[in-house]
Order: sequence, then structure tokens, then C-alpha cells
Amino acid sequence: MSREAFASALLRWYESDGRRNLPWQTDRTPYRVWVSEIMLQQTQVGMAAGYYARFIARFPTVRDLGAAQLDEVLHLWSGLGYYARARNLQRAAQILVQHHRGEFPATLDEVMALPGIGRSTAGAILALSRGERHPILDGNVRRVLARYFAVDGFPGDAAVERRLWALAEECTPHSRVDEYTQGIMDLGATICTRTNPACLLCPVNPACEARRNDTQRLYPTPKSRKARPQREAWVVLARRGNKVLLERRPPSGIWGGLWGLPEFPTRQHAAQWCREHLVGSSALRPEEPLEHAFSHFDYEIKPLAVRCAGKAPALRDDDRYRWYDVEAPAAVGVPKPIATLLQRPQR
DNA sequence: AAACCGGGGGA
DNA sequence: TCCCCAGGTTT
Repeated sequence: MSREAFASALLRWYESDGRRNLPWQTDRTPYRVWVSEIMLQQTQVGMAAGYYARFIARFPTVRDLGAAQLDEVLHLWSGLGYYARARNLQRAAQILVQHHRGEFPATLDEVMALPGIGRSTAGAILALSRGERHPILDGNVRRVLARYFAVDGFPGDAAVERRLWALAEECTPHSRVDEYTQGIMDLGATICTRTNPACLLCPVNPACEARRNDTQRLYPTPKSRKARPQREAWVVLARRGNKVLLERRPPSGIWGGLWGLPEFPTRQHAAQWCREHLVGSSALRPEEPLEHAFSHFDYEIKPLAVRCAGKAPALRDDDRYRWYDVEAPAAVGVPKPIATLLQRPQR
């Protein structure tokens, strides 16, 4: 099976059927490609476009991002999930400003040394923005190669991963690397899809090993997963006038650095906290619980509503707490389920 | 209900 | 080096 034939068929297909007008494809600077790659790690093109436009409008350059408030970065990331990626994005921007004059460094290793950028993302940045020859191995490419070369075993396995990287390297052409890189990602996203791949339309179908054996649905081998445990938390929905009391979450872990509702393991803990911090507030009134499914556990959020008198609360806005106006929200990060909860009509 | 995802970080 | 973690959408 010729690696050269693979690349040339792919490039021909990219000319006719590839995607060339995505928001990050105009003016492909390393910075713009970087932001798009991080967003696309967790969201498909359709969802990412709106987030990308708002993010780039607010932070047009590495320097703008590096100088930003983390709260505002997380605000523009809210709803995308994986907030550690937004934090890494900003940390890396600060490093670029402080140590690299706001430019991306010259070598793959230096790019990979930035937080949140691994081998695949570094390769994509340098290939797409500078046309340098580096392989990538994102989810799309992994699927295309696993099928084309009928690579057995699930990609989490180290030996399988090595094999896929080697194939990715061998297939990457010596010219038109940018088009090839975009093309193989497009092929995975539009033709060689996870379920129901459109093999009849595929430019490399004659030599695709999985296709020849009609086993394309078996690749890549999915990894098994255990049942999700159930977790629950009580949250205090303290209202004062039009505002709701939010607490900043710890910097790491679930929704790290975002603003959520004060959270407690039991109703008793919540009640105790209210007695201490919300002096003079009304009785706690349970509201309808909210279910949120993470990939590794189910989360049941049980709200306790409380109304605070105008002058009573001891809590003021500071680094940890803030009274959040739902009608005129501050530019801070709020996790999606919490935002949903805050939007509920008040009874 | 389950799969997916690139990289970070702890064991 | 292995294994778990993160969070939302798609299927």
C-alpha cells in the first residue's frame, strides 16, 4: 500500500471537496490555528464557529489573550466545557509574551512545551500555519488511518498509538502539508465518520484495508467503559433582589475557576453555612433537582432556595463570592447547568 | 445510554 | 508508563 498514493488521492479530493472557508482558515496565523485546534478538540465545527468568532474578536492576538483577565477568558469559554483548556490557553499566551516576544517558537519541541499543547496540536499548528511537515493524530486522523491500514487494538494502547503515529508520519507528504493536514481532518469529519462512513465517496477507498474487508465499522476499536457512579450535591440558591450569590470554584477539578453556587455534601451542611453566612435570611426551600451527565459520573444538583433581606447578608463581592445579576451577567465563567438553573423562572 | 476527545498529572 | 480526569454534543 503506497503512502504516496494515499497523500496524492487525498490532496486531489481536498481540492474539490475539502473545507476551505472555515473561520480559522482565513489568515492562518499560528495563534488563530492554535485557538481553533483547542476548541475543535472538544466541539464540532458548527458549535465551535460561534465561540471562535467571539473569542478572536475579544482576543485578536496572543498579547491580548495574555493580558486578559482569566474570568473573561472563562466567560467566553462557558458552555464549551474542559475549562482547564481555556486556562492552559491563557497561561501559554502569557509564556509566549514573556519568553517568545509574543510569537510562536520555531521548533516542534518548543511549541509542545507550552501548556495544553501536545504533539498533535503542535503538529497541526506548524503544518497549517507554516506549512512545515509534521504529522498530526487527532480523532479524525486516527480513525482514517486505523481503517485504511486496518490497525487492530484500541488506540489507548501504547503499541497501537505508536503504530498510528508511525503511519501518520509516513503518510504526510513533503509538499502541500497544510492542504494535506486539513484534508485528512476533513475526510475524517465528513466521509470517514465514526458511524456510517460514506465509503462510496471516499477518495482512498480502493486501497482501504477495512473497506476491502467490509470491516470499516470495526475501526478504531472502541475502548470499554464502566458504568457511571452517581454523585449528588446540595447547592444554595441565595437571592437578594435580582441577584444570586455565586462562589468561585477551586482552580482545578470540575468547572475549575468558574463561578457556581455554594455547594455542600448534605442539606445539613448547607443549612449550617446559611446560618453562619446569610444571617437573617428566610428558610431554605428545596427546588426541583437538576440532573447533569458527565462522561464519568452522573451529577444530581439539589438546589435550596433562600431569600436574603436587603441589608442582612454579611457577604460582599470579593475574590470568592459575588452577587451575580442574572439580567446583566458579569463577564465571568458559569458552567452550563448552573446557567440553566439561574435561568429558571422563579416561583 | 454510550461514545468521543488531546493533554495534564498522579500513581 | 499506565490510568484517570475533564464536560459538553452527537448518535
